[in-house]
Amino acid sequence: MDYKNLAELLFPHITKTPEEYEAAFPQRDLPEGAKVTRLGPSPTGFIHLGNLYSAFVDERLAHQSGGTFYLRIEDTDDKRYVEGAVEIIINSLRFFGINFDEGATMEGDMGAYGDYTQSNRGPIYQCFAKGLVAEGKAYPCFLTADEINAIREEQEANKQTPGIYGKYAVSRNLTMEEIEAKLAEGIPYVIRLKSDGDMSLPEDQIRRVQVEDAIRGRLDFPANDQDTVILKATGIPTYHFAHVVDDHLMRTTHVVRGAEWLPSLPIHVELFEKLGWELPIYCHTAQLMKMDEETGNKRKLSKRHDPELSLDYYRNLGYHPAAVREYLLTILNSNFEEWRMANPDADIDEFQFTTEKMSTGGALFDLNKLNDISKDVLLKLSAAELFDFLKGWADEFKPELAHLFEDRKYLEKILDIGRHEAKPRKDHIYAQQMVENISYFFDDMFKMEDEFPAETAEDLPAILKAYLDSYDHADDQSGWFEKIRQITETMGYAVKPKDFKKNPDQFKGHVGHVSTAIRVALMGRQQSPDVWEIQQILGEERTRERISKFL
RNA sequence: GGCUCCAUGGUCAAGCGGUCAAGACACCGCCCUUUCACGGCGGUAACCCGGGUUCGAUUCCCGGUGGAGUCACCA
Repeated sequence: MDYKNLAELLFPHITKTPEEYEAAFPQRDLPEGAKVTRLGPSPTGFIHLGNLYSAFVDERLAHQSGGTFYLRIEDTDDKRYVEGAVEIIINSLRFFGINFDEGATMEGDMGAYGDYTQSNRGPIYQCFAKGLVAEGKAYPCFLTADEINAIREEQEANKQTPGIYGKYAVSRNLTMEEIEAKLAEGIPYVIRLKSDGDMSLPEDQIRRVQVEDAIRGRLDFPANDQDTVILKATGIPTYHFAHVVDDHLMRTTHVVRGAEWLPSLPIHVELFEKLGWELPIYCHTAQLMKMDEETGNKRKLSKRHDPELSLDYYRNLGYHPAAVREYLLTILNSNFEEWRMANPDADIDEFQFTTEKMSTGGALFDLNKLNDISKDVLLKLSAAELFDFLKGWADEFKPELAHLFEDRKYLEKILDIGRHEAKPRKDHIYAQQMVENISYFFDDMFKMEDEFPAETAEDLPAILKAYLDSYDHADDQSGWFEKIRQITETMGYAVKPKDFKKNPDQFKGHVGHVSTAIRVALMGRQQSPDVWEIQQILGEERTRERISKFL
């Protein structure tokens, strides 16, 4: 068989040589140790938590080392390209603080290693596929879907590994004449890798491949023996081939991807070998898991079943991007939390991220933990930043809340309650929850959510009347509370809760009950920050109004 | 089923041959306190099993078991 002729027969339109591409995309001129990483999402426009998780690793690795992080659009499948997908991807990631140095952008490619959209790189893949064919390392395969199914059924019946390999790779043996004939007939075909692997050998003779994974350490598995498709009938490459060609030509140094790619690593290794290229450093990340309610077991998060996988889930609820970022980093690097405790105010980018500190097992997504982290993140924001964040969220998801933002000073004061004490309040977790928390500051959202305390039931009107009568908006906090004490005492309640606890028969209740009655009248709920502070923000008129309603 | 990965409390996790087996979240109790939140103190709770190697294994090796992933002209 004259492979050179075969290559020309198959790819007459490919005139460039692999060498030309090699020369066109030379080694990058980067400082020692600089890492080149990439994110390769499908253009469905759906960026999920897993993408974000992976993107963080890519971004940190590249930017921490003075390297390059680029965006490559992996659209080699037939799935429809969602309009504006690139924009969605870039914006989603930017929202979480991740920016690309190079790659696909809304205005087209940026960078010297493009094209960054795989569907535009057809000739490049075909050129290298042609090279492989010319060297007898790949071949055209004319098997139809039905024939492949028949082979699979036979293999399954014989309990053999399914696939096209060894003796099942019948197209390997086609003569030039047969190929020419099929071509002339217009029979569709794919290009398959001609694998050297042979699993039918005795076990100790099966070749094994070792790869040093930056996260997982030494990986060891049997060499690939599958004649994997590298070019589909359409001339478009499969992921495997596109990955190898692109990451080589784009001079990627570190390939960060999910553990679901581990099983196909031997294919990639063989491809790199056959092409005569150096292997990039692989970083196979752990998968984000979720507790399956039906089975009670951990399982990979799936976009079909798990809404919390969608980034929109967090944006809809109004989690602050910095909180999500902070949380992701705690599950990404086991020493991050420790570092954060030692450096509470440091910029998150000062943390030295390492692949060695990444865990290999799948982590369960923990909303509790996110909430806890979120409280601390939001505490560090100024009232103005909180306002802007909340407004940005409402503008996008809750336009009906626009009126909350009409009086900036007012809302800022509300959001800032109790945040500057020695032991600051941590009331804010995410936007939606914040709005619910502060709803009573707005008359149209005020609701009676809680009951008045039972202890004050009889005296309620009297208590509120006395409160209203003695109310002086100009009182300072201690002056204000002194008056509550007086009311408490004259109404037959204990001024000190301890006295009430000791002698419950002697009092109707204690100062806490009286305060709670006032709180409920004012806020419609039994729990809130300091009443005096709230009144100062509410203003005298509305304070009096709300109390009066119960008289 | 083959191959691969993984295995410390409910969750996330330190540990890398000798520890009373850290810490965080959650939970419970107490304290602080006019409620809640915050904060402080304390508590419940873990090395999957069986063999080796070793004076000594959570840690190293082997074998199970369990879980996960993957076996496409999808990525």
